[in-house]
Amino acid sequence: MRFFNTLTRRLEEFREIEKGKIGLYTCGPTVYDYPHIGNYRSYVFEDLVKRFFIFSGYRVRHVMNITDIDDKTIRKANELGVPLAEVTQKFIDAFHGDLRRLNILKADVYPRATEHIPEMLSLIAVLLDKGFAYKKDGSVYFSIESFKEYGRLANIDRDKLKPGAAVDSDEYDKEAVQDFVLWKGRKSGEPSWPAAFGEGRPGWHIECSAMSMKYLGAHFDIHMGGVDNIFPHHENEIAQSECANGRTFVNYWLHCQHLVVDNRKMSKSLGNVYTMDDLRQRGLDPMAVRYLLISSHYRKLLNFTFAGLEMAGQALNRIKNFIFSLKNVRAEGDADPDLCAAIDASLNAFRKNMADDFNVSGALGVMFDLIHEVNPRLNALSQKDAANVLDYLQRLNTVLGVLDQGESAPLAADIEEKIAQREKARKGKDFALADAIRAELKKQGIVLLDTPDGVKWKKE
RNA sequence: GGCGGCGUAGCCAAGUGGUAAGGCAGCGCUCUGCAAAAGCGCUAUUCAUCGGUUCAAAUCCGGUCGCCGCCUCCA
Repeated sequence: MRFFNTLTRRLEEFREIEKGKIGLYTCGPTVYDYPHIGNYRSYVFEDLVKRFFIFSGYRVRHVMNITDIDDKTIRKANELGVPLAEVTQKFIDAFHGDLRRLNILKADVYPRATEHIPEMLSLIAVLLDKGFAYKKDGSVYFSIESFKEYGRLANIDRDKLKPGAAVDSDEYDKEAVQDFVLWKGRKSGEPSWPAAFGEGRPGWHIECSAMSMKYLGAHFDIHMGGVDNIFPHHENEIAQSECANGRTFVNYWLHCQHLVVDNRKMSKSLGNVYTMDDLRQRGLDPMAVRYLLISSHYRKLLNFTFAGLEMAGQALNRIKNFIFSLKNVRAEGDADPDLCAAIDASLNAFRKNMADDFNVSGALGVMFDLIHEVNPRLNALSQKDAANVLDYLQRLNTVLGVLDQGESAPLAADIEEKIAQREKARKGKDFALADAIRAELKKQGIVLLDTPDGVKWKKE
């Protein structure tokens, strides 16, 4: 398996630290608002990567942080005039609801910054102790000058560094990279914690170093996030962690490109920032959203449009209809060895595409090829064949996660009755009545299909 | 100003030296009481453009045009 490592800006063959196991850290949400589809492009991609590793036989330990204290969350709490924890909890709950809807596997741990203050304090103490950090006006700063590797991840020219120029906020001067804050001295209107170096609260970056270290160790395999995190967030994480521990922090950095909406950057002023709830209110299927988000390469800008969502939904329908047909296969007989071989080849091709820098488009193409190959032979399939194909799709779906499970609810007795009535009408050539019954069921979301094998139905 | 990316059919999107995957839409046909669904077939002599390297380029090199991202809050 190989993929693009931001650290080296090259495709690299993946080698885990401990055989068969992967430590994965993904930057989670700052819970000051509802996450939008752009955020979810990253989270869905991270989920895809994780699922593919699991599919490939690895045991993945996944940690996703929740930033529940920073400039933005504090600002929001003050705006609303409610306690910080109340605001953050609301958005954490919303976040988890969205994860469920998007069929994103749960992380092993969702550590919150506010619950790891002691870990951050001791990390800062180490940095002070080793001379990588300094105190100034009640705050503690990291000295970028002290770390010669600083700027490597973001590919920043060291001449643009501005050592000794400390920034207290998480906002950066674009002219030069500056020393960043590890611990912010107490300000009125902000929550604070006691510390040896003065009461205050953590800077933004320190939480990820402290929490990843706690749950994954000082050195782990993969760290992911959106491209915007490369600088300054991940650059700073590396600086903090490597200086404190005196060793490599992370082997592979994977970053997901942003998405735009109708070819324009999402922004509140353009009114094109969509949350999952916005999409749900428009009656859009979260699985179509997921399909759309994964279907183009993660290092390319994704243009999100409603037309694109429509296409994604249709593509998904093609798969679902295929599954529907397979489930209706009734013929007895043995499994066809040719089909087994075709399935096998397809599974390998799928794996090969995914293992090549997560080429989802290629992998999806492989799946549709198999569908295309089996569809014309549906009538010749045995139940065993159908089961094998269904099994194949199920396996792919453990990676793709675009087919929601457990659909077919049992038919209510009165619907069965209606179908029987309609059949009777059709036999008697009373097509007006037959069509009326069809229309009636359609209103209930039941679609009838008249096939040579009798009437079949499915939910719309 | 610094760093980086992209331009492949009506739309979405793979392919990165060996002669254009796949999905959506469209058209034709099959099936059918009708319809829906499904299936089959067709749909890029061509990969923004100009030039170069090569037996061979969408793929490599150089120029041009166009679009975009990050460097600022942000996934």
